[in-house]
Amino acid sequence: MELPNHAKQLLLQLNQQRAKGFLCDVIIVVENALFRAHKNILAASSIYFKSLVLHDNLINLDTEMVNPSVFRQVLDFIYTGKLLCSSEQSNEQNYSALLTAASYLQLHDLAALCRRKLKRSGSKPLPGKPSTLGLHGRVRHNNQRLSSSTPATSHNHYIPTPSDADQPQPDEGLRDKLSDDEMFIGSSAGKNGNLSSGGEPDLGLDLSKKSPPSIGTGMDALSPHSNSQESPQSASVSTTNSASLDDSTTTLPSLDTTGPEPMELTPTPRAPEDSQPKTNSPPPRKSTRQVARKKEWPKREASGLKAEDRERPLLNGVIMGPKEGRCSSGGYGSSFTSDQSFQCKEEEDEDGGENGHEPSEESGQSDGENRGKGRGGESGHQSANYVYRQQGFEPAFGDNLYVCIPCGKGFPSSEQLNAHVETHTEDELYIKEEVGAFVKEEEEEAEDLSAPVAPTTFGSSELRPFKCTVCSKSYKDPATLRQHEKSHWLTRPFPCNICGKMFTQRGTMTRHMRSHLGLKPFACEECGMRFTRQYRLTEHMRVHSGEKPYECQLCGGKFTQQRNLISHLRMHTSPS
DNA sequence: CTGGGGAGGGGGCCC
DNA sequence: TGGGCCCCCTCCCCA
Repeated sequence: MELPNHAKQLLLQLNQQRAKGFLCDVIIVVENALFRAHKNILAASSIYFKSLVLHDNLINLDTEMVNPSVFRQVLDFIYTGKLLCSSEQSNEQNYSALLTAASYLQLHDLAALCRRKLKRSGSKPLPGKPSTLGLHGRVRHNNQRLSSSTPATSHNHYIPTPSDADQPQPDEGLRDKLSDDEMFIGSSAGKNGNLSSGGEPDLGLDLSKKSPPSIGTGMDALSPHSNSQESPQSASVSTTNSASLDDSTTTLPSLDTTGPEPMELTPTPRAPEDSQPKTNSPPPRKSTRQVARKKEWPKREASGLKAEDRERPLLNGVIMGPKEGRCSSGGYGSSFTSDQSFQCKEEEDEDGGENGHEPSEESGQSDGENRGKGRGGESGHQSANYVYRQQGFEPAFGDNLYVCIPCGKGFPSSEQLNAHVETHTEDELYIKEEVGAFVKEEEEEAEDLSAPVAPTTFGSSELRPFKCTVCSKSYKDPATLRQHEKSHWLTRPFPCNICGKMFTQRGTMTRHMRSHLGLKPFACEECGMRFTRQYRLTEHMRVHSGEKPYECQLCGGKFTQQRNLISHLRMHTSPS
């Protein structure tokens, strides 16, 4: 008994899931493009990928071996078994580039296919990308790095040479499986509709900005899993143009990855520990409780993505999904039901609701997430300042999910909205009392909950001469006042390019990005645990030192963290 | 099962 | 622009 189309259907589903980012558990970074995929699929298609995804959730590929356009084709091939050749390059160039990439990635079937195509067209397989190094030298160079940075299986890395280009490969089985009919020559740009023709996708800031010049990206260096032993990719991100992005691709904003190396900030155990995948196996020690936590944390950061992010669909390369109600159609703070409606809409938009089972799966997940997830689920007042589709606006904007509240214009993407926001003067964006009456109500509600510092707690006006005209808070310098004033805006100028969430401050957005990318630069010397923030590490170190600087004045109880003292004090004060 | 404590993580905001 | 702190939510463990 055999279902004839089982494999095909399965692949189809997987590819659709990839397009939506559903259950994707790995991010592949190629230059400034991000691709999301499933570890299982990658591991099944290449031993090289298999070794990479074993410990890393964020994979950085060598940009001299593969560029975003080529990698998109590679990924398409992995998920479909079909080659969709870009029309941006000649076929020959394209196959050469693909061959280089396939060899680098140890996709032997794909390499064989390209080799065969090149052979037919009568040209030698050459590196598809103009490079200052020949393929041979280039690969050797790469291999040198691999020798110190690849996982154990890296010795299997296939190094193509001009001579073996014509030799049959042991695993050319796919050549037989794939007929020429299955090689689609066409414009993939047309397929996705959002590809810039060879130009830089104007979706975000350049990842390469501020990156170290050669060995690995700063991000790579900051990646919790990417110590030198585990990140064979060590891409030198810089010069080449990224060509295109597919549905599951997005560009990275600039993460400030310079400054002191994380290891310098918080030295982690050096070799021989470094020769092991340390982040996934922190040395066991201390109490069983700590061990339990340590067992837990790699799971938490698995893939560098939170479950909710993994399961959000992608739209135009941006991972979508209203964790904060950004795109929910139910208005402020709407949670489950609006999420559901949102996702259903996405399903319809993308595949006509073909996968009827997925919304229920995803909504099932989002149920739990919405119960749990931070401020978004709090009450909605936090998201009141976000620019997102609102119920009242909906009819007027159609597919323009991103609405500038001050002027009411709708935009199809957060980027476009952001660009538009820039055109407003700050005065226009500023919430004047008369304009922001309804917002005031929201904020008062928020104040009740969050009990912000009262203006009176600020120092004298002499020390703080710069006063906010909206809330009367005063500040020492105009820059801080300006920063504060932005909190009164209805727009949040800094969108996350992965999830689309908007932030009032760039730094907050950058920090937020770290959580998507699993960047945890701050490592505990004691247990190897890593954190996204220095402050967290400082807090954490008290676990090891036993220091409990926060004491309850009522019962004398001591706490390592202030927040837990506060929580404890509530226990005293709340009528129980 | 429940309440309290410990601790990880996220966002806001000021410096 | 990043660091530091505050606040919140959440999960886990344990009594």
